[in-house]
Amino acid sequence: MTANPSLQKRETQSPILPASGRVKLDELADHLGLSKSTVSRALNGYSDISETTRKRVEVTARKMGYRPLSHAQAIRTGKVRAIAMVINSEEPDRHNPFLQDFLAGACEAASASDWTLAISTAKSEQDMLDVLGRLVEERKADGFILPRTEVDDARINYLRELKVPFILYGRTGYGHPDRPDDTSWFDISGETAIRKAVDRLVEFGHTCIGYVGSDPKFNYSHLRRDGYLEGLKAASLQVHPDLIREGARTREEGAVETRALLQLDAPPTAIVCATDLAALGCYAACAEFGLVIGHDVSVLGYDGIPESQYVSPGLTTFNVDSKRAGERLATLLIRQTRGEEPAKLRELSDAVLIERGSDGPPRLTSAALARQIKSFNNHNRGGNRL
Amino acid sequence: MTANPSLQKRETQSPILPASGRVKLDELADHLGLSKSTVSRALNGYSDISETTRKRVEVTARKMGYRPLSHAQAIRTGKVRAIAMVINSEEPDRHNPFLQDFLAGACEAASASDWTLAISTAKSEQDMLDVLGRLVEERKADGFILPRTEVDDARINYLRELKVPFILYGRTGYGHPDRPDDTSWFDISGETAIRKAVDRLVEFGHTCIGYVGSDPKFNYSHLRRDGYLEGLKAASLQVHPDLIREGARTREEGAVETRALLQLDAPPTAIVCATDLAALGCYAACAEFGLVIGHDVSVLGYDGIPESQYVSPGLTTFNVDSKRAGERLATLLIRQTRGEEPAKLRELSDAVLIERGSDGPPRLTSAALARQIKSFNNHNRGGNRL
DNA sequence: TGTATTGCCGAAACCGGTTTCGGAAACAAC
DNA sequence: GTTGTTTCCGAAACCGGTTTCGGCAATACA
Repeated sequence: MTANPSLQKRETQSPILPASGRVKLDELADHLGLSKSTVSRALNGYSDISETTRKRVEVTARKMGYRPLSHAQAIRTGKVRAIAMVINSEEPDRHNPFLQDFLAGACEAASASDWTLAISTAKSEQDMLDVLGRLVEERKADGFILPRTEVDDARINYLRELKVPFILYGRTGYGHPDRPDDTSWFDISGETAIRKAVDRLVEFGHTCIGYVGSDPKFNYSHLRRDGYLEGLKAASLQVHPDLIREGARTREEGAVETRALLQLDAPPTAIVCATDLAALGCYAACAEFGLVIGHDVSVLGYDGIPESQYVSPGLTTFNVDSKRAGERLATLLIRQTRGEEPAKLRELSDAVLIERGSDGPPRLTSAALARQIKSFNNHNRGGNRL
Repeated sequence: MTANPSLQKRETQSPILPASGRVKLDELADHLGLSKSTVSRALNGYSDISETTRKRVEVTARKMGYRPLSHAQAIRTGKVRAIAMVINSEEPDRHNPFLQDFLAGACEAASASDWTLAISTAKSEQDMLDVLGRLVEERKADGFILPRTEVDDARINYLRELKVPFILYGRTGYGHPDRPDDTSWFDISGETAIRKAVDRLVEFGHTCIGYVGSDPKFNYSHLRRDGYLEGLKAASLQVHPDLIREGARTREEGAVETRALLQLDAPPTAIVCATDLAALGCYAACAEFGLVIGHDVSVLGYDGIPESQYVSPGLTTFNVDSKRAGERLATLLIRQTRGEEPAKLRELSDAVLIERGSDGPPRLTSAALARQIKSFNNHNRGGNRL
């Protein structure tokens, strides 16, 4: 922190090259025989510059490789041409293999407009708000991408109050139609994917379909569960509360919920999971009961994590295009910082089904499955894991 | 791009609060009854400010919540108090579950010094250099973290020439002792980990140990293979070139190399892999030959990816602490931008062994293993997968 | 007591852009 | 031939800091 003021920094410039490495606005202006104010206005598309000089400026600017320093612009304009995202670093399911794809999408979109991406992490909900606050106070970014939106998201209220542009990766406010709805967002329609999963199972002939949901604090959890309910309704199947389990964020939690499902008097012959991680937990739990997936029990996941293709049998799941998500979020956010109406910057996309071997026609009825599970339990120490 | 100059932005300030939200240097100076130059010098630790006023300034600055705008400082100082990392987005093994941990470490270290982290992605080697060039030209960062260093790394020469501070995650220049060695780096000693793996297998009683290496363009590949060789040497085991396979970056490639190993006349009873991904490929290849891992063949990995604990049997591997890596890299880089000698900013750390079920004493001799593989092949259509 | 030195601070220039404002030239209207 | 209007551009202020330079007062030295 302590500087060294005694240090003289009189660098001897190279005597051959007159200018330093970078081309500055002054030099460009000199070269053009114009004032720097004119050049600046030309570059920024002001209407009081004639079309001919504007073109001339643009051409030689490109030719001389002039690029304005964004922080020099920022001091006057207040805009740093950067978007930021702050990631919660302490989530139980934080090992996201797609983060890199997401960042690639966001970076490419940002670069296309000559913007950059700043990223930060937070250790808790409070830390999250602190970090956001610091970032806006020091104007490190002109807008924020908010990943993993919650039903009741503190970040949203905070940034709304600060009047800082932001965009959600996901929707928010589930079940609160009165909540102000002026936010922009990009989301993948988990509800239609899960709905399709149920449709698919119904077509296979399943009539007893279980559901393992994720943490209800996240908005997507409710949407996906709704997709499940809709699927049942469309097939005129009755909703049985015991078949709906919530809160599985990790593989282990997925296993726990699956065990509960399988030990029901009428266990499901198929299980739809809100996440692939939960589905992998399903695999573990089914193995415990000697159940073979794709035959005794059908399982479907959602996310498309790499591991889903390496388990045996391969997991049928819905692929999410993280790179595109990053790309869309960044471009929409940039448009928003340029003044577009947030409520008009919304996009909903679909996950795509990847058919693998984890699902198929029911081999057993629910009753038969129950008997098999019971007899397996009796043969194996009769242990009740739950 | 086209601005709207006709737009008047004469915001009417709130009449109650005199100053805008942020506290500026002028206001702080007014409040203190000092000139802003004095306040600035006090805050930056100049020696021509008396200790008493410096303290006074610091205290009220904190009290008033003053934070300088880094881009306002940057315009004069040329330093933006940011580090950047550009990630290659098109690698075959890009799905790194630890990226988030790494970023968390780097962010925390940066935040601790009030720095920020910019990230960017590149699609090819040339794009990488272009992106780096843009970033330095626009001074988006004061220094760079270079992940995944290669033996012959174009980024290094490029940034060295530009005289921009950078730090390597990994070492470089393997086998080129003449190469200039003025870089700073942080690395995990893969060579000692692999060496330990071999030691461990030798202690188990293995005498025929194979090795599946990674892409030789990366520096770590050579180091890990050296660790393997050292281990053999220490145990007075002969090096057999056939037992050394290179170039496996993905799970599939790991399987390919393992098949080649297992079809040798004298197949290894244990296989050390340079990466967990290759080791998982080992699992697949062994399964094809009806070999049970941990008994018929021992397998060790390196990286500690989450999946390694969920395969059956669990993979014995070496855990890398990515968060700490990010943290160390960021702090070392910041120190370097403050003038410390790069060659003195180097740290080597160790991966930690996680013992699971994939290794143990050899159940079979190499010859017996060969016979078993051959008979298995004959019983299963005699197919030769290679 | 006079002078040189030191300690401490303020005025002003500066960084690289953007934006305001005013004015000259060209054009239109009378 | 004046008198407005436009059109287009330059001069200068400005953004929020940092750094240079000079000067005043207090101290040290002769």
